[in-house]
Amino acid sequence: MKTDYDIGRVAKMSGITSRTLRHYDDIGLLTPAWTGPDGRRHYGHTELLRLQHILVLRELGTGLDRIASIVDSDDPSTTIALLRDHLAGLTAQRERYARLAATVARTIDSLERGQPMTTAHIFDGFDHERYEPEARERWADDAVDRANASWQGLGEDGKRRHMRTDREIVEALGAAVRVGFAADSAEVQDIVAKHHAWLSEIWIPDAAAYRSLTQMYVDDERFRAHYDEVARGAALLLRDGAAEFVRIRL
Amino acid sequence: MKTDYDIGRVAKMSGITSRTLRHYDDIGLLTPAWTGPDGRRHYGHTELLRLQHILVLRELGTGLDRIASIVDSDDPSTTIALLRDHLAGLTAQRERYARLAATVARTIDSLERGQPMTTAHIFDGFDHERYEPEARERWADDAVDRANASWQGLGEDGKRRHMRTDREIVEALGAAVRVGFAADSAEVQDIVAKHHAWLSEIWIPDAAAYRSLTQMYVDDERFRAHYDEVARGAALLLRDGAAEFVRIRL
DNA sequence: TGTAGAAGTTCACGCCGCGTCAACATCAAG
DNA sequence: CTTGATGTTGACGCGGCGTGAACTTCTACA
Repeated sequence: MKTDYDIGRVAKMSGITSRTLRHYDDIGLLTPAWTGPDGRRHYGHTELLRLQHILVLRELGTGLDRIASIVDSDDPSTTIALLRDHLAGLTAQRERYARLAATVARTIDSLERGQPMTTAHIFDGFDHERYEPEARERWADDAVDRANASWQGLGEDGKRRHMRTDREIVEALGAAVRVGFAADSAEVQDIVAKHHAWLSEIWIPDAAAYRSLTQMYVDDERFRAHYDEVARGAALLLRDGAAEFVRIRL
Repeated sequence: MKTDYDIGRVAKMSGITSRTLRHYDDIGLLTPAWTGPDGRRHYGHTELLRLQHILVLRELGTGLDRIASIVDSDDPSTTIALLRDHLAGLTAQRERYARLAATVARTIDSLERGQPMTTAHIFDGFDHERYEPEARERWADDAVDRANASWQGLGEDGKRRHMRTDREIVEALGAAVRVGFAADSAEVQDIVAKHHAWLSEIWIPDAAAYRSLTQMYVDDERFRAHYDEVARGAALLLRDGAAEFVRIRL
C-alpha cells in the first residue's frame, strides 16, 4: 500500500504525540486502518483525514466525546449546531479571561501604588456562585455587630476610601437612571456588582440579606435620600438591579 | 465567641461547598480556627477574610498552590511578581480563546454556505497561519466602504458590544502603562491583538493601514484623549505595540 | 424526653486528556 | 550481532473538587 504510516510518522505529521494516538485508539476515537501481527498500528489516508478533523475540533477546545459525535455524524447541520453551541462557550471563556486579566492587571497596578489588596478592589468582576434561597435569618442577627467591627477595623484611610467608592456608586447610579438603563442591563448590573463588592468590605451579605438591604434603601428615607441625591429613582434602580443580581449571581 | 461559623454557614456565605472547605483544610490552605471535640470545624473572622482572599485569587484562575504562597506571604512584591506571572498566562489563554472563537465562527460560516469541511479550509488559522497577500491587497481598496457597511450591519446590540470592548481595551492599555509593560511584551501584544480583532469587526486593516491608524491615534487630539483617558501614554503604547504586532503577526 | 431529620465527619473513587515512567518486543543500520 | 530508535501494554499522576457510602452528632418538635 502507498498510504501506510506508522504511529511515529502520523505523530510527526500531525504534531501530536504517539501517546495521544494510542489514547485515541483506546477510546475508539481513531482506530488504525490495520494492526500488524506484531501489534503495531498502521494508519491510512482515511485515518489521516479523520485525524485532521479531530485535531481541528480539538484545537477548537471541544471535548473528545463531542468530537466523536461530530466526526461520526457527517451531517453538516449537526456539526453546525454543535459548533454554534461550542462557539458560545468559547466566547464566554474569552470574556472571562479578558475580565480576569483586566482585574489582575488592576490589582497589580494598585499593589504597586502601595495600596493593600482591598476587597472592594478585588471583588471587581468576581463571580459569586449562587446561594441557596434558604432562610438564614440568624445571619442577619450578628451582622450588625460584625459590620461595625469591620468598619472599625478599616482605619481612617480605609474609611475614606470606602466613602469615595460609595460616592462613585451613587454617581454611577444617577447616570444610569438619567440614561434610562434597565435594572437587568449589563451597565446597571456592573454597578450593582460594584455596590455588592463595596458592601463586602465591611459586611458579607447573603442573597436574602442583600435584597432586604436594598429594599431598606428604598423604604428608609435617609438611605433613599442618599442614593437619590444625583437622580431620583436611583434607590429603586439599585433595589431592582440587586434583585436581578441576586437571581443571577448569588 | 461571637465569630463562630460552622462549615455550612461559611459555605453559604462564601458561595462555595462545604466539600471545598474540607478540601482546603486537607491541603492546609485554610485551617479552621478551632476544631470541636466532635471533629467539627469552626471558623472565625480571620478565616473568613483569608477565605475571601483565597476565593478572589481562585476566581482569577490562580492555582491553589500559588494561592497558598500568595496568601501566606504578606509581602506585596511577592504578590506582584506572582500575579504578573499569572497575568501572562491569563492573557495567553484569552488570546487562545479569541483565536479559537474566530476559527469556529469561520468554520460555521463556511459550513453554512454549503462548503464541506475540507482540509484546506479547516487548516485556516490552525497550524500554518497563512495569509494570502493578494487577497489582502484587494481588501484595502474599498476598506472604508466596507467599514461603514459593517458598522451599520452590526445592529444595536453589536454596536453596544463593540463599545464595551473598546472600553476594555482602553482600560487594559491604561493598566499596562501604569505597570510599565513594554510595547513588545506579551501583555501589550495581547492587548494590541485584541484591538486589532476589535477593529476587524468593522474593518480589516492591512499592516500599513493598521500602523498609520495607530499613528493617527497619537496625532489626533481626540483619539489620543480617548486612549489616554485611563493613563497618559496609552495611545503611544498602542502605536508602538501595533508596530511590533505588524512586524511579527502581519 | 424520644425521635426524626438536617448537618457534620472520614474515607475513597471518579473525572478529563493525556504525560510519564516501567518493562519489554521489534525494527533498521552499522 | 549489537545497538539504539521505535513500537507495545499497563498503570499511576495531576487539579480541584463532585459524589457517594457509612457513620456520628446537633437541633427541633411532639
